[in-house]
Amino acid sequence: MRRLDFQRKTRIIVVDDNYDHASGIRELINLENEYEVIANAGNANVAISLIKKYQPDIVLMDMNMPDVDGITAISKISELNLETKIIVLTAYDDPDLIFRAMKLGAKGYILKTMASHQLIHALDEVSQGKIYLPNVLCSRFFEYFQNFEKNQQNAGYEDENNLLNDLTNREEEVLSLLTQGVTYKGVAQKLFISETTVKTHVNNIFQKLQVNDRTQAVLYAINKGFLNRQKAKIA
Amino acid sequence: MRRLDFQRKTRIIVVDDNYDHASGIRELINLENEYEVIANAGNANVAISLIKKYQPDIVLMDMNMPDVDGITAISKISELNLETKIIVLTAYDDPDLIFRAMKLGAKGYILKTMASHQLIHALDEVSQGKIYLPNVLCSRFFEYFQNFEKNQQNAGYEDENNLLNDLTNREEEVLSLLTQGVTYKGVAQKLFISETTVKTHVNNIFQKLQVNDRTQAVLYAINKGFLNRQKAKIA
DNA sequence: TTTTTTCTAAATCTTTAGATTTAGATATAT
DNA sequence: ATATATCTAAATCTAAAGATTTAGAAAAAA
Repeated sequence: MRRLDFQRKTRIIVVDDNYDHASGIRELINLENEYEVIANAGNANVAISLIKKYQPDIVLMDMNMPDVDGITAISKISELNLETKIIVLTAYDDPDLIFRAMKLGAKGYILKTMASHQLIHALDEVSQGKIYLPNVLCSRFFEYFQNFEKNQQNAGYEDENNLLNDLTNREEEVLSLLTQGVTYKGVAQKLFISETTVKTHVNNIFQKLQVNDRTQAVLYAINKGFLNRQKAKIA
Repeated sequence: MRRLDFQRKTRIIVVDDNYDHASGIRELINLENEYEVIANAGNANVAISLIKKYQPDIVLMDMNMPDVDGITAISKISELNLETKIIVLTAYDDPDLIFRAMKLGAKGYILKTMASHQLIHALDEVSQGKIYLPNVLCSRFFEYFQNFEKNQQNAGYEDENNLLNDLTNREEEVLSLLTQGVTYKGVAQKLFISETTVKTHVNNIFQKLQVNDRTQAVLYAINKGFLNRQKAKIA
Protein backbone atom coordinates (compact mmCIF):
# COMPACT_ATOMS: atom_id res chain seq x y z
CA MET A 1 0.00 0.00 0.00
CA ARG A 2 2.99 2.32 -0.42
CA ARG A 3 2.46 5.41 -2.45
CA LEU A 4 3.44 5.06 -6.08
CA ASP A 5 3.90 8.73 -6.73
CA PHE A 6 7.64 9.07 -7.19
CA GLN A 7 7.45 12.62 -8.36
CA ARG A 8 7.71 14.03 -4.89
CA LYS A 9 8.82 12.37 -1.73
CA THR A 10 6.89 12.77 1.50
CA ARG A 11 8.73 15.47 3.40
CA ILE A 12 9.37 14.97 7.08
CA ILE A 13 10.72 17.14 9.89
CA VAL A 14 12.09 15.37 12.95
CA VAL A 15 11.80 17.15 16.31
CA ASP A 16 14.01 15.63 19.00
CA ASP A 17 16.40 17.19 21.47
CA ASN A 18 18.60 14.10 21.45
CA TYR A 19 20.78 14.53 18.39
CA ASP A 20 21.88 10.89 18.18
CA HIS A 21 18.31 9.72 18.34
CA ALA A 22 17.23 12.17 15.69
CA SER A 23 20.05 11.08 13.41
CA GLY A 24 19.09 7.46 13.86
CA ILE A 25 15.53 8.22 12.81
CA ARG A 26 16.75 10.28 9.87
CA GLU A 27 18.91 7.42 8.56
CA LEU A 28 16.15 4.93 9.10
CA ILE A 29 13.66 7.00 7.16
CA ASN A 30 16.06 7.89 4.37
CA LEU A 31 16.42 4.20 3.62
CA GLU A 32 12.86 4.36 2.34
CA ASN A 33 12.73 6.02 -1.02
CA GLU A 34 9.31 7.60 -0.65
CA TYR A 35 10.29 9.57 2.45
CA GLU A 36 12.90 12.18 3.12
CA VAL A 37 13.83 14.03 6.28
CA ILE A 38 14.17 17.64 5.20
CA ALA A 39 15.04 19.14 8.57
CA ASN A 40 15.81 18.45 12.17
CA ALA A 41 14.84 20.57 15.17
CA GLY A 42 16.33 20.33 18.65
CA ASN A 43 13.59 22.23 20.43
CA ALA A 44 9.98 23.25 20.00
CA ASN A 45 10.50 26.88 19.00
CA VAL A 46 12.95 26.03 16.22
CA ALA A 47 10.54 23.29 15.15
CA ILE A 48 7.65 25.71 14.82
CA SER A 49 9.55 28.19 12.67
CA LEU A 50 10.88 25.39 10.48
CA ILE A 51 7.38 24.01 10.06
CA LYS A 52 6.05 27.43 9.14
CA LYS A 53 8.79 27.81 6.56
CA TYR A 54 8.83 24.36 4.93
CA GLN A 55 5.29 23.15 5.60
CA PRO A 56 6.33 19.48 5.69
CA ASP A 57 3.91 16.60 5.12
CA ILE A 58 4.71 15.00 8.45
CA VAL A 59 6.30 16.04 11.72
CA LEU A 60 7.82 13.39 13.93
CA MET A 61 7.67 14.89 17.38
CA ASP A 62 9.55 13.64 20.39
CA MET A 63 7.72 14.29 23.64
CA ASN A 64 10.58 14.56 26.07
CA MET A 65 11.83 18.03 25.27
CA PRO A 66 13.17 20.89 27.39
CA ASP A 67 11.57 24.34 27.59
CA VAL A 68 8.31 24.05 25.73
CA ASP A 69 6.72 20.68 26.28
CA GLY A 70 5.50 18.52 23.44
CA ILE A 71 1.81 19.12 24.05
CA THR A 72 2.21 22.88 23.86
CA ALA A 73 4.22 22.45 20.68
CA ILE A 74 1.50 20.32 19.10
CA SER A 75 -1.08 22.88 20.14
CA LYS A 76 0.85 25.70 18.49
CA ILE A 77 1.45 23.71 15.33
CA SER A 78 -2.20 22.78 14.97
CA GLU A 79 -3.14 26.44 15.40
CA LEU A 80 -1.23 27.13 12.20
CA ASN A 81 -3.91 25.18 10.34
CA LEU A 82 -1.45 23.60 7.93
CA GLU A 83 -1.79 20.26 6.18
CA THR A 84 1.13 19.01 8.23
CA LYS A 85 0.39 15.80 10.12
CA ILE A 86 1.91 15.15 13.48
CA ILE A 87 3.17 11.80 14.72
CA VAL A 88 4.15 11.64 18.36
CA LEU A 89 7.18 9.68 19.52
CA THR A 90 7.51 8.98 23.20
CA ALA A 91 9.10 6.64 25.70
CA TYR A 92 6.06 6.18 27.91
CA ASP A 93 2.48 5.11 27.29
CA ASP A 94 1.06 7.75 29.61
CA PRO A 95 -2.69 7.76 28.88
CA ASP A 96 -3.07 11.45 29.66
CA LEU A 97 -0.40 12.32 27.13
CA ILE A 98 -1.96 10.09 24.49
CA PHE A 99 -5.36 11.59 25.14
CA ARG A 100 -4.21 15.18 24.98
CA ALA A 101 -2.11 14.61 21.87
CA MET A 102 -4.99 12.96 20.00
CA LYS A 103 -7.33 15.69 21.20
CA LEU A 104 -5.07 18.28 19.64
CA GLY A 105 -5.16 16.44 16.35
CA ALA A 106 -2.06 14.21 16.34
CA LYS A 107 -2.41 11.64 13.56
CA GLY A 108 -0.15 9.00 15.03
CA TYR A 109 1.45 7.89 18.26
CA ILE A 110 4.34 5.50 18.61
CA LEU A 111 6.46 4.25 21.48
CA LYS A 112 10.23 4.47 21.11
CA THR A 113 10.45 0.91 22.33
CA MET A 114 8.58 -0.32 19.27
CA ALA A 115 10.35 -1.94 16.35
CA SER A 116 11.60 0.40 13.67
CA HIS A 117 9.35 -1.05 10.97
CA GLN A 118 6.43 0.18 13.07
CA LEU A 119 7.64 3.71 12.49
CA ILE A 120 7.64 3.21 8.72
CA HIS A 121 4.22 1.62 8.95
CA ALA A 122 2.96 4.63 10.86
CA LEU A 123 4.38 6.93 8.19
CA ASP A 124 2.61 4.90 5.51
CA GLU A 125 -0.74 5.04 7.26
CA VAL A 126 -0.57 8.68 8.25
CA SER A 127 0.65 9.87 4.86
CA GLN A 128 -2.44 8.17 3.41
CA GLY A 129 -4.63 10.25 5.70
CA LYS A 130 -5.29 7.52 8.22
CA ILE A 131 -4.68 7.59 11.93
CA TYR A 132 -2.06 5.28 13.38
CA LEU A 133 -2.48 4.20 16.96
CA PRO A 134 -1.18 0.77 18.04
CA ASN A 135 -3.69 -1.40 19.82
CA VAL A 136 -2.02 -1.10 23.20
CA LEU A 137 -2.12 2.68 23.04
CA CYS A 138 -5.63 2.62 21.65
CA SER A 139 -6.80 0.75 24.74
CA ARG A 140 -5.00 3.23 26.97
CA PHE A 141 -6.70 6.03 25.14
CA PHE A 142 -10.16 4.64 25.57
CA GLU A 143 -9.73 3.85 29.23
CA TYR A 144 -8.76 7.43 29.80
CA PHE A 145 -11.41 8.78 27.46
CA GLN A 146 -14.23 6.94 29.17
CA ASN A 147 -13.04 7.91 32.62
CA PHE A 148 -12.79 11.48 31.47
CA GLU A 149 -16.34 11.51 30.16
CA LYS A 150 -17.62 9.92 33.34
CA ASN A 151 -15.93 12.57 35.44
CA GLN A 152 -17.27 15.30 33.21
CA GLN A 153 -20.77 14.05 33.79
CA ASN A 154 -20.36 13.73 37.54
CA ALA A 155 -18.26 16.87 37.87
CA GLY A 156 -18.23 17.96 41.48
CA TYR A 157 -20.73 15.38 42.63
CA GLU A 158 -18.90 13.82 45.53
CA ASP A 159 -16.57 16.73 45.93
CA GLU A 160 -16.14 17.66 49.60
CA ASN A 161 -15.35 21.24 48.66
CA ASN A 162 -18.45 21.64 46.55
CA LEU A 163 -20.53 24.20 48.38
CA LEU A 164 -23.50 23.27 46.18
CA ASN A 165 -23.92 20.27 48.46
CA ASP A 166 -24.97 22.61 51.28
CA LEU A 167 -28.01 23.89 49.40
CA THR A 168 -31.51 22.76 50.34
CA ASN A 169 -33.89 21.48 47.69
CA ARG A 170 -35.71 24.77 47.47
CA GLU A 171 -32.47 26.68 47.19
CA GLU A 172 -31.43 24.43 44.34
CA GLU A 173 -34.67 25.21 42.55
CA VAL A 174 -34.09 28.91 42.99
CA LEU A 175 -30.47 28.66 41.85
CA SER A 176 -31.59 26.69 38.84
CA LEU A 177 -33.79 29.59 37.78
CA LEU A 178 -30.99 32.07 38.45
CA THR A 179 -28.78 30.11 36.05
CA GLN A 180 -31.44 30.77 33.45
CA GLY A 181 -31.28 34.51 34.00
CA VAL A 182 -34.64 34.81 35.75
CA THR A 183 -35.33 37.82 38.04
CA TYR A 184 -36.64 37.78 41.58
CA LYS A 185 -40.10 38.46 40.29
CA GLY A 186 -39.82 35.70 37.72
CA VAL A 187 -38.66 33.17 40.28
CA ALA A 188 -41.50 34.14 42.59
CA GLN A 189 -44.05 33.55 39.84
CA LYS A 190 -42.58 30.24 38.74
CA LEU A 191 -42.32 28.84 42.25
CA PHE A 192 -45.61 30.35 43.46
CA ILE A 193 -43.98 32.11 46.40
CA SER A 194 -43.58 35.77 47.27
CA GLU A 195 -40.74 37.89 46.00
CA THR A 196 -39.45 38.46 49.51
CA THR A 197 -39.21 34.73 50.05
CA VAL A 198 -37.16 34.45 46.91
CA LYS A 199 -34.87 37.14 48.26
CA THR A 200 -34.44 35.20 51.46
CA HIS A 201 -33.52 32.06 49.54
CA VAL A 202 -31.15 33.92 47.28
CA ASN A 203 -29.41 35.50 50.24
CA ASN A 204 -29.00 32.12 51.85
CA ILE A 205 -27.60 30.79 48.60
CA PHE A 206 -25.07 33.61 48.45
CA GLN A 207 -23.90 32.90 51.96
CA LYS A 208 -23.60 29.19 51.36
CA LEU A 209 -21.72 29.63 48.10
CA GLN A 210 -19.69 32.49 49.57
CA VAL A 211 -20.46 34.90 46.77
CA ASN A 212 -21.83 38.44 46.59
CA ASP A 213 -24.23 38.49 43.67
CA ARG A 214 -26.16 36.34 41.23
CA THR A 215 -23.57 36.48 38.48
CA GLN A 216 -20.97 34.98 40.77
CA ALA A 217 -23.46 32.43 42.02
CA VAL A 218 -24.28 31.38 38.47
CA LEU A 219 -20.60 31.15 37.57
CA TYR A 220 -19.90 29.06 40.64
CA ALA A 221 -22.80 26.77 39.82
CA ILE A 222 -21.70 26.28 36.24
CA ASN A 223 -18.10 25.59 37.20
CA LYS A 224 -19.11 23.04 39.79
CA GLY A 225 -21.29 21.06 37.43
CA PHE A 226 -24.65 22.29 38.68
CA LEU A 227 -26.16 22.20 35.19
CA ASN A 228 -25.26 18.52 34.77
CA ARG A 229 -26.87 17.82 38.10
CA GLN A 230 -30.11 19.45 37.04
CA LYS A 231 -30.16 17.48 33.80
CA ALA A 232 -29.72 14.29 35.77
CA LYS A 233 -32.62 15.17 38.02
CA ILE A 234 -34.95 15.99 35.18
CA ALA A 235 -34.13 12.72 33.40
CA MET B 1 -6.00 -16.13 25.73
CA ARG B 2 -9.40 -17.55 26.59
CA ARG B 3 -10.35 -17.55 30.20
CA LEU B 4 -9.55 -20.76 32.03
CA ASP B 5 -12.07 -20.27 34.79
CA PHE B 6 -14.64 -22.95 34.07
CA GLN B 7 -16.42 -22.48 37.36
CA ARG B 8 -18.74 -19.85 35.98
CA LYS B 9 -19.54 -18.99 32.41
CA THR B 10 -19.56 -15.41 31.22
CA ARG B 11 -23.23 -14.43 31.22
CA ILE B 12 -24.57 -12.51 28.26
CA ILE B 13 -27.84 -10.76 27.45
CA VAL B 14 -28.66 -10.15 23.80
CA VAL B 15 -30.73 -7.09 22.91
CA ASP B 16 -32.14 -7.22 19.39
CA ASP B 17 -35.60 -6.58 18.05
CA ASN B 18 -35.05 -9.04 15.21
CA TYR B 19 -35.81 -12.43 16.76
CA ASP B 20 -34.09 -14.49 14.06
CA HIS B 21 -30.96 -12.45 14.35
CA ALA B 22 -30.96 -12.72 18.12
CA SER B 23 -31.41 -16.47 17.91
CA GLY B 24 -28.52 -16.71 15.49
CA ILE B 25 -26.25 -14.87 17.87
CA ARG B 26 -27.43 -17.00 20.75
CA GLU B 27 -26.60 -20.23 18.97
CA LEU B 28 -23.27 -18.88 17.83
CA ILE B 29 -22.31 -17.89 21.34
CA ASN B 30 -23.58 -21.07 22.96
CA LEU B 31 -21.15 -23.05 20.81
CA GLU B 32 -18.41 -21.52 22.95
CA ASN B 33 -18.29 -23.18 26.30
CA GLU B 34 -17.12 -20.18 28.30
CA TYR B 35 -20.10 -18.05 27.31
CA GLU B 36 -23.81 -18.44 27.77
CA VAL B 37 -26.70 -16.27 26.64
CA ILE B 38 -28.92 -16.02 29.71
CA ALA B 39 -31.63 -13.81 28.23
CA ASN B 40 -32.91 -12.12 25.15
CA ALA B 41 -34.64 -8.73 24.95
CA GLY B 42 -36.64 -7.42 22.03
CA ASN B 43 -36.63 -3.78 23.08
CA ALA B 44 -34.71 -1.38 25.26
CA ASN B 45 -37.10 -1.21 28.20
CA VAL B 46 -37.27 -4.96 28.62
CA ALA B 47 -33.50 -5.04 28.26
CA ILE B 48 -33.02 -2.56 31.09
CA SER B 49 -35.21 -4.42 33.54
CA LEU B 50 -33.54 -7.74 32.61
CA ILE B 51 -30.12 -6.18 33.13
CA LYS B 52 -31.15 -4.81 36.50
CA LYS B 53 -32.39 -8.23 37.53
CA TYR B 54 -29.63 -10.50 36.23
CA GLN B 55 -26.64 -8.13 36.15
CA PRO B 56 -24.98 -9.98 33.24
CA ASP B 57 -21.27 -9.74 32.47
CA ILE B 58 -21.88 -8.53 28.96
CA VAL B 59 -24.74 -6.99 26.99
CA LEU B 60 -24.78 -7.35 23.23
CA MET B 61 -26.80 -4.39 22.06
CA ASP B 62 -28.28 -3.99 18.63
CA MET B 63 -28.57 -0.38 17.59
CA ASN B 64 -31.50 -0.50 15.23
CA MET B 65 -34.37 -0.68 17.65
CA PRO B 66 -37.84 0.84 17.74
CA ASP B 67 -39.11 3.12 20.51
CA VAL B 68 -36.07 3.86 22.65
CA ASP B 69 -32.97 4.14 20.53
CA GLY B 70 -29.78 2.31 21.32
CA ILE B 71 -27.85 5.35 22.55
CA THR B 72 -30.52 6.19 25.10
CA ALA B 73 -30.52 2.57 26.21
CA ILE B 74 -26.76 2.58 26.70
CA SER B 75 -27.03 5.81 28.62
CA LYS B 76 -29.62 4.36 30.97
CA ILE B 77 -27.66 1.17 31.48
CA SER B 78 -24.46 3.00 32.30
CA GLU B 79 -26.36 5.11 34.83
CA LEU B 80 -27.06 1.92 36.74
CA ASN B 81 -23.33 1.76 37.54
CA LEU B 82 -23.17 -2.01 37.20
CA GLU B 83 -20.16 -4.07 36.19
CA THR B 84 -22.02 -5.01 33.02
CA LYS B 85 -20.02 -4.30 29.86
CA ILE B 86 -21.77 -3.22 26.71
CA ILE B 87 -20.85 -4.31 23.20
CA VAL B 88 -22.63 -2.52 20.39
CA LEU B 89 -23.80 -4.35 17.29
CA THR B 90 -24.80 -2.29 14.31
CA ALA B 91 -25.16 -2.41 10.56
CA TYR B 92 -23.53 0.94 9.81
CA ASP B 93 -20.20 2.49 10.70
CA ASP B 94 -21.73 5.87 11.47
CA PRO B 95 -18.95 7.83 13.19
CA ASP B 96 -21.36 9.82 15.32
CA LEU B 97 -22.90 6.65 16.67
CA ILE B 98 -19.51 5.13 17.39
CA PHE B 99 -18.39 8.29 19.13
CA ARG B 100 -21.46 8.59 21.29
CA ALA B 101 -21.49 4.92 22.23
CA MET B 102 -17.85 4.97 23.28
CA LYS B 103 -18.41 8.22 25.15
CA LEU B 104 -21.13 6.55 27.16
CA GLY B 105 -18.77 3.76 28.09
CA ALA B 106 -19.42 0.99 25.55
CA LYS B 107 -16.58 -1.51 25.72
CA GLY B 108 -16.87 -2.86 22.21
CA TYR B 109 -18.30 -2.05 18.83
CA ILE B 110 -18.82 -4.51 15.97
CA LEU B 111 -20.41 -4.35 12.56
CA LYS B 112 -22.99 -6.98 11.69
CA THR B 113 -21.21 -7.48 8.40
CA MET B 114 -18.15 -8.75 10.19
CA ALA B 115 -17.30 -12.41 10.40
CA SER B 116 -18.77 -14.31 13.33
CA HIS B 117 -15.39 -15.17 14.83
CA GLN B 118 -14.92 -11.41 15.28
CA LEU B 119 -17.84 -11.44 17.65
CA ILE B 120 -16.27 -14.16 19.75
CA HIS B 121 -12.99 -12.30 19.68
CA ALA B 122 -14.74 -9.17 20.88
CA LEU B 123 -16.31 -11.15 23.73
CA ASP B 124 -12.87 -12.50 24.67
CA GLU B 125 -11.30 -9.09 24.75
CA VAL B 126 -14.10 -7.31 26.53
CA SER B 127 -14.56 -10.02 29.14
CA GLN B 128 -10.89 -9.56 29.96
CA GLY B 129 -11.51 -5.91 30.63
CA LYS B 130 -10.13 -4.63 27.35
CA ILE B 131 -11.83 -2.48 24.78
CA TYR B 132 -12.60 -3.97 21.38
CA LEU B 133 -12.80 -1.60 18.45
CA PRO B 134 -11.80 -2.87 14.99
CA ASN B 135 -9.26 -0.72 13.18
CA VAL B 136 -11.73 0.57 10.63
CA LEU B 137 -14.09 1.79 13.34
CA CYS B 138 -11.20 3.11 15.38
CA SER B 139 -10.21 5.35 12.48
CA ARG B 140 -13.78 6.52 12.11
CA PHE B 141 -13.86 7.31 15.79
CA PHE B 142 -10.74 9.41 15.72
CA GLU B 143 -11.75 11.36 12.64
CA TYR B 144 -14.93 12.30 14.41
CA PHE B 145 -13.23 12.88 17.75
CA GLN B 146 -10.68 15.27 16.33
CA ASN B 147 -13.26 17.19 14.36
CA PHE B 148 -15.39 17.40 17.47
CA GLU B 149 -12.55 18.81 19.53
CA LYS B 150 -11.70 21.31 16.85
CA ASN B 151 -15.28 22.51 16.75
CA GLN B 152 -15.39 22.72 20.52
CA GLN B 153 -12.38 24.98 20.51
CA ASN B 154 -13.74 27.23 17.78
CA ALA B 155 -17.29 27.07 19.08
CA GLY B 156 -19.25 29.92 17.61
CA TYR B 157 -16.28 31.49 15.88
CA GLU B 158 -17.56 31.75 12.35
CA ASP B 159 -21.16 31.44 13.39
CA GLU B 160 -23.33 33.96 11.57
CA ASN B 161 -25.85 33.95 14.38
CA ASN B 162 -23.29 34.62 17.04
CA LEU B 163 -24.13 38.07 18.34
CA LEU B 164 -20.76 38.16 20.08
CA ASN B 165 -19.31 39.04 16.70
CA ASP B 166 -21.05 42.42 16.85
CA LEU B 167 -19.14 43.50 19.95
CA THR B 168 -16.32 46.02 19.71
CA ASN B 169 -12.96 45.33 21.33
CA ARG B 170 -13.76 47.45 24.33
CA GLU B 171 -17.12 45.78 24.76
CA GLU B 172 -15.43 42.39 24.70
CA GLU B 173 -13.11 43.53 27.45
CA VAL B 174 -16.05 44.67 29.54
CA LEU B 175 -17.97 41.46 28.91
CA SER B 176 -14.92 39.46 29.84
CA LEU B 177 -14.92 41.12 33.24
CA LEU B 178 -18.67 40.59 33.60
CA THR B 179 -18.10 36.87 33.07
CA GLN B 180 -15.83 37.01 36.09
CA GLY B 181 -18.52 38.53 38.27
CA VAL B 182 -17.01 42.01 38.45
CA THR B 183 -19.25 45.00 39.29
CA TYR B 184 -19.52 48.29 37.40
CA LYS B 185 -17.13 49.89 39.85
CA GLY B 186 -14.68 47.03 39.52
CA VAL B 187 -14.75 47.17 35.74
CA ALA B 188 -14.20 50.94 35.85
CA GLN B 189 -11.15 50.53 38.04
CA LYS B 190 -9.65 47.73 35.99
CA LEU B 191 -10.09 49.51 32.68
CA PHE B 192 -9.24 52.97 34.04
CA ILE B 193 -12.49 54.50 32.81
CA SER B 194 -15.42 56.04 34.63
CA GLU B 195 -18.30 54.02 35.97
CA THR B 196 -20.75 55.78 33.68
CA THR B 197 -18.67 54.77 30.68
CA VAL B 198 -18.84 51.20 31.84
CA LYS B 199 -22.60 51.52 32.07
CA THR B 200 -22.71 52.81 28.51
CA HIS B 201 -20.68 49.85 27.30
CA VAL B 202 -22.74 47.36 29.26
CA ASN B 203 -25.96 48.79 27.88
CA ASN B 204 -24.60 48.52 24.37
CA ILE B 205 -23.60 44.94 25.09
CA PHE B 206 -27.11 44.15 26.30
CA GLN B 207 -28.64 45.57 23.15
CA LYS B 208 -26.24 43.73 20.89
CA LEU B 209 -26.72 40.43 22.68
CA GLN B 210 -30.45 41.06 23.02
CA VAL B 211 -30.54 40.43 26.75
CA ASN B 212 -31.80 42.36 29.76
CA ASP B 213 -29.19 41.91 32.45
CA ARG B 214 -25.67 40.79 33.17
CA THR B 215 -26.61 37.27 34.17
CA GLN B 216 -28.22 36.67 30.80
CA ALA B 217 -25.26 38.30 29.07
CA VAL B 218 -22.82 36.04 30.91
CA LEU B 219 -24.90 32.97 30.09
CA TYR B 220 -25.08 33.93 26.43
CA ALA B 221 -21.33 34.50 26.35
CA ILE B 222 -20.56 31.16 27.95
CA ASN B 223 -22.91 29.27 25.66
CA LYS B 224 -21.45 30.87 22.56
CA GLY B 225 -17.88 30.00 23.44
CA PHE B 226 -16.80 33.43 24.62
CA LEU B 227 -14.51 31.98 27.26
CA ASN B 228 -12.60 29.92 24.69
CA ARG B 229 -12.17 33.04 22.60
CA GLN B 230 -10.65 34.93 25.49
CA LYS B 231 -8.23 32.10 26.22
CA ALA B 232 -7.14 32.12 22.60
CA LYS B 233 -6.50 35.86 22.72
CA ILE B 234 -4.46 35.68 25.87
CA ALA B 235 -2.31 32.87 24.51
C1' DT C 1 -13.46 66.19 3.37
C1' DT C 2 -17.24 64.28 5.29
C1' DT C 3 -19.32 60.38 7.36
C1' DT C 4 -19.22 56.58 10.44
C1' DT C 5 -17.49 54.01 14.23
C1' DT C 6 -15.67 53.70 18.59
C1' DC C 7 -14.59 55.20 23.07
C1' DT C 8 -15.37 58.27 26.35
C1' DA C 9 -18.53 60.72 29.91
C1' DA C 10 -22.36 62.91 32.46
C1' DA C 11 -27.06 63.56 34.10
C1' DT C 12 -31.31 61.68 35.43
C1' DC C 13 -34.36 58.40 36.62
C1' DT C 14 -36.53 53.79 37.57
C1' DT C 15 -36.06 49.37 38.80
C1' DT C 16 -33.69 45.40 40.71
C1' DA C 17 -30.66 43.50 43.71
C1' DG C 18 -28.86 42.58 48.01
C1' DA C 19 -28.33 43.01 53.42
C1' DT C 20 -30.45 42.46 57.72
C1' DT C 21 -33.76 41.46 61.11
C1' DT C 22 -37.66 39.20 62.70
C1' DA C 23 -40.99 35.60 62.76
C1' DG C 24 -44.73 32.05 61.97
C1' DA C 25 -45.58 27.19 60.31
C1' DT C 26 -43.99 22.37 59.51
C1' DA C 27 -41.51 18.73 59.72
C1' DT C 28 -37.67 15.93 61.46
C1' DA C 29 -34.73 14.40 64.58
C1' DT C 30 -32.83 13.64 69.41
C1' DA D 1 -40.98 17.16 74.33
C1' DT D 2 -37.72 20.08 72.64
C1' DA D 3 -34.31 21.33 69.68
C1' DT D 4 -33.09 21.86 64.63
C1' DA D 5 -33.74 22.53 59.85
C1' DT D 6 -36.58 24.19 56.22
C1' DC D 7 -39.79 27.03 53.90
C1' DT D 8 -42.33 30.78 54.09
C1' DA D 9 -42.93 36.07 54.45
C1' DA D 10 -42.62 41.04 55.62
C1' DA D 11 -40.38 45.41 56.56
C1' DT D 12 -36.69 48.44 55.87
C1' DC D 13 -32.82 50.11 53.95
C1' DT D 14 -28.71 50.86 50.90
C1' DA D 15 -26.36 49.96 46.96
C1' DA D 16 -26.09 48.52 42.53
C1' DA D 17 -27.99 47.81 38.08
C1' DG D 18 -30.18 49.24 34.03
C1' DA D 19 -32.65 52.69 30.61
C1' DT D 20 -32.30 56.83 28.12
C1' DT D 21 -30.56 60.95 26.24
C1' DT D 22 -26.96 63.85 24.94
C1' DA D 23 -22.34 64.84 23.48
C1' DG D 24 -17.24 65.54 22.80
C1' DA D 25 -12.84 63.46 20.83
C1' DA D 26 -10.30 60.54 17.92
C1' DA D 27 -9.72 57.36 14.41
C1' DA D 28 -10.98 55.02 10.36
C1' DA D 29 -13.52 54.57 6.27
C1' DA D 30 -16.09 56.55 2.38
